[in-house]
Amino acid sequence: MRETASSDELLAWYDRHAREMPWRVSPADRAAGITPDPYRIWLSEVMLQQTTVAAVKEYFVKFTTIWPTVNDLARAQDADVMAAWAGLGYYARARNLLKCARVVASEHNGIFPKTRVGLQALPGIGPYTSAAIASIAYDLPETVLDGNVERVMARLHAVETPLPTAKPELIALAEQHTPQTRAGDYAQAVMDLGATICTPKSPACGICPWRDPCAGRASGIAPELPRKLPKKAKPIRRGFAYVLRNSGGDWLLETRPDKGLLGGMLGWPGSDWSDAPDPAAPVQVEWNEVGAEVRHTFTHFHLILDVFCATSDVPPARGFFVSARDFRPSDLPTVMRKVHDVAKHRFE
DNA sequence: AAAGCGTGGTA
DNA sequence: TTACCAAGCTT
Repeated sequence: MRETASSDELLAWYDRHAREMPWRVSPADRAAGITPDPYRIWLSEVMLQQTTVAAVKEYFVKFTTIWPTVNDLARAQDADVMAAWAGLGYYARARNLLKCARVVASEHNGIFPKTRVGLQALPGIGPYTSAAIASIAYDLPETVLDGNVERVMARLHAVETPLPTAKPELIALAEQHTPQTRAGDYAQAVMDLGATICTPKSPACGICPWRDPCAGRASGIAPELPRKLPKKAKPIRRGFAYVLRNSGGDWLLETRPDKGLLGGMLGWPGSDWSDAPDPAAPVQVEWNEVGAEVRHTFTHFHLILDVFCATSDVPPARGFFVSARDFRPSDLPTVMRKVHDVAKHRFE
């Protein structure tokens, strides 16, 4: 085992193995003077928060096709952006995305701030994303610390302190490795390493560019790192969902409150989600129980929904009707799309 | 500062 | 089926 891991050998590995991504400028193009578009880097980094590259790709292409610049996005309707984000999850990101675009357009002349501090003052941009944009888009020597970097650093230095306690320690280590030049390529290189070689389970240490200096590999504990505090069990909650159509075939939907779970998203009227939900039907009609329950797991609880449907022209107490022509199940968050999936046959 | 906040893939 | 996991941020 050698004493140090150098950014140079990781960059050399990245030059050979960098993966293609729609928002990424290849090391070769960057060397040729092509610089990344900060708007596209920002958009991709927000989408990538707690989300896999595979899931993000199609959404990134969709967003950049509809809204090619931050000024275009700033002018978009809220409902259009939320519908376009549907299915990607963590919907506060979409609300903050639009807020951020509008601040950049109106207060920064459509140009993203060129410092980490300036970036982090914007909605939805935290410690990770500010460092990612600063380094990748502007080539500033800022250090990213995401789940990949945490894992790589914990293994490289055999840090046995469990997360999240270990975080400050891992930041300090990560900063020591960040080079003054090519910081953006370096940031992407560490994350690629974590995604493809230094993986959570069964890391491919044999082909790792940092295998020699890796203390975790030397002591044989690399696959067990980083250690983490145990997680809480998810409780089961229940609820009711109501799918109503009028005689014209329009669907009754509502926009959920801006805060909280699925905030700002379309959904079917329904009960609260709890141990003992209040049925809370949106209108007094003869409801038909669909029979098939909808099961869905959120970050912190399991949900079981009992789905009812009806056709009626009695005016509902809440919600609004969307014509069959305008209704697209893909505009709904996944749990609501599942409700539609089990209910739609009842209207055929 | 601990908890809330989605989803789909994988073992 | 269940549990874990992924380029985190906000309050």
